[in-house]
Amino acid sequence: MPTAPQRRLLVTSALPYANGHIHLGHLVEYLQTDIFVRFQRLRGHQAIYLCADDTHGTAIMLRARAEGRSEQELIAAMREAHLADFTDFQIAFDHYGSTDSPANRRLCGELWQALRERELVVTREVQQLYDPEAGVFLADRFVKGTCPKCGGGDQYGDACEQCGATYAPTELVDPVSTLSGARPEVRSAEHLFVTIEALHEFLAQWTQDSGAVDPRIANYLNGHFLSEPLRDWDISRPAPYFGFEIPDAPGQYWYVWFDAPVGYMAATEEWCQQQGGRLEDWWGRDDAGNPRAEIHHFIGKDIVYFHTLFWPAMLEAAGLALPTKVRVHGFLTVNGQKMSKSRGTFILARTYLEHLDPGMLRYYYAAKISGGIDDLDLNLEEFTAKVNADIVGKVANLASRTARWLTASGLSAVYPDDGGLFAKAAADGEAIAAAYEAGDFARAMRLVMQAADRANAYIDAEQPWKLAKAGPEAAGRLQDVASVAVNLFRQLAVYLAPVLPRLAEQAGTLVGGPIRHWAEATRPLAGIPVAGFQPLARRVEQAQIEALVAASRSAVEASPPAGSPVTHTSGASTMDETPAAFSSADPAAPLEAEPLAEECTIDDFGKVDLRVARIVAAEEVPEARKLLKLTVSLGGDVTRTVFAGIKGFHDPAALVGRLVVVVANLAPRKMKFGLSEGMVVAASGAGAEGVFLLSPDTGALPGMRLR
RNA sequence: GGGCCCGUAGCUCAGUGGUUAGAGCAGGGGACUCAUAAUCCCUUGGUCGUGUGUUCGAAUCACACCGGGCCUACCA
Repeated sequence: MPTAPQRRLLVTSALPYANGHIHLGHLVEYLQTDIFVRFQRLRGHQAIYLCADDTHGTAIMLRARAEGRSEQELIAAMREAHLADFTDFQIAFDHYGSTDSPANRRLCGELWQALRERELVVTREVQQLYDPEAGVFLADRFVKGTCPKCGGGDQYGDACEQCGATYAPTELVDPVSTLSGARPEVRSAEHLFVTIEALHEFLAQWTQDSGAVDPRIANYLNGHFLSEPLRDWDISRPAPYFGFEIPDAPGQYWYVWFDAPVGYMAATEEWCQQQGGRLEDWWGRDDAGNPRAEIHHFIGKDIVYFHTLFWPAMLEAAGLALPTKVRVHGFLTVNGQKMSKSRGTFILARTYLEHLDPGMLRYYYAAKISGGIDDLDLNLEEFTAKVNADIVGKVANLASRTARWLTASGLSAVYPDDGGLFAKAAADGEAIAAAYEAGDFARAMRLVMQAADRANAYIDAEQPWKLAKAGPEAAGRLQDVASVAVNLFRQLAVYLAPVLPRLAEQAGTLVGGPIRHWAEATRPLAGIPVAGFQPLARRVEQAQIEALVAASRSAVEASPPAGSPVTHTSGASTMDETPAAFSSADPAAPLEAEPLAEECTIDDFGKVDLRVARIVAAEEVPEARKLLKLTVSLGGDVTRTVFAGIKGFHDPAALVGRLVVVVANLAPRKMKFGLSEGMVVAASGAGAEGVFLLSPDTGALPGMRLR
């Protein structure tokens, strides 16, 4: 067999954000990257798989504050959780770093220096709304006000959802900071920009012609960005910001999207320190200007822009190697819909592991991933049927139904005539490998399953169970048939090893020792012992799926979403912090004064029927010290009388017409001044005078239930 | 509004110019009993979204339309 020259591949997955746990959407990316890397190694190439936690940015800062601990404590805990999830899914990183590392800080500095030397950095004043109470500049999404075009209320700072108009936040009428409620003022702030337009020609050429970018993606970039001058990239954020301070711009921090991709390099450097070699061997260019290694980035479609424009621009400016391939995938849907907490389809990696075998998901994803950017649907019914039929019924069954006849005798001394079955599957090996290489794992799995079908048909035709009963004169024939079956099984295990490393191990234990190379699928084994058969995989039962969905509902309810302003609901990859998000320094006092209540279940919560209601009448109760008498409408002609303890904080006349939230199924209570038929929900607590009524967003109608 | 992708058997999809369009699952019938209600054989089922065109020949190419999805809407 001709030996292909050994390739050197550096492979990455996007860095998961340290703001949340790994879920099945993330795993679409990490599993396919892991499969790709394992495949390359099995083919005899050197492939290193690098990743890291993405730790910087506003969301981390806010969450750490909300949880009353330092950013470092938060990201250390999240890193541990991430690594445990990845490890248990058999995702084998060669190194897993952190963007909050000395190596990353140093490398950011070097890239920054390169940008400076090529005079690609400019400073500009930016007019922005500033929250004087919270002491921060406000990103568009942290400002609300009245649309300057149509007069619609309660609109964000960048666009009106009612009339579709877009505008600058400074144009908003009656703007309000969503952080503090204060009225923002217009201030100037100094920001640093990278003038990537200077690299326009390079980027146009690279995205269109290098082969690194899928033509469809290249076309998208061409239409959206490269058809006109590239805008300067706002690369800095003023304090307060959790990140690296820019060395030559005190008080300014690198925006998280600057230091995140550099994390790929930092992880490489740390790996080199442990394993040997130099960073330049992976990220450098040789004397002819060609990369010294292949670089493959696996990313979700949401972060194409950063990996195909900014990141190559940075690398080019620094004279570093450019990505060989940016492999873009879609998001995960479950049962055809976006993952949903209420449906129990927002499934955390950990929750899955508590109910099911990680190999089953690895196989299912592999069978569905065809290298395109379309979303991948996890249909739970199909999942059950497919993994049971393919892995258990076809592949594992091959060994399960024949291996025991070889425990005493071992494999036949010479590989028997199998009608060309082994040779056929061996010949398919290159087509399977080509499919893996192209990222079309679905095609690879189809080819493997065809081979499994042929193998099972062979066993049925040979009827070894009859030979087993036929007595000693049939023993040789039985050994031959079983030897063929076990060899065909091991051959499939080789092809499936990138997807199912555990199955490959078990196959090696059963016969022939560890599977180390793809070429083992071309040589049948003979004359060696066969170990006692151990079950390889358990069927997925409907009850397990139901338990997983039920647990996902409660797991989400139990985890405190408060203080985690960024949630990656459907994205398979992260690294996407809300651009230009700023925070206020929220005090800890309210939470400290009243710690969280005991955990409750979704069922507990479901007993409380919260409804939107409109206040149709409000009047003073002269004798009462704290109470106002409210009449609220739940829609139609359903009204309730509610006594609310908000006297002194709210003017009754101003309340009329306002939407509030009421507990609609609270048992009526006789009070001194009458019967109260519900309760208006309001916030109050330490650190603030007052009682704050809750209001729904525009569009809510009386009678709508809160969940 | 613009861009891109998709629409093939009940479901998931393969097939991208050439003989009567395929697979898996599901359905029906049978076989087998070694195996985790596993396996094997046979079988039902499709005017390949619609229309027009190019061609000796179209699921496959072009155009239009219908339906679904993703991205984008002067933001990165």
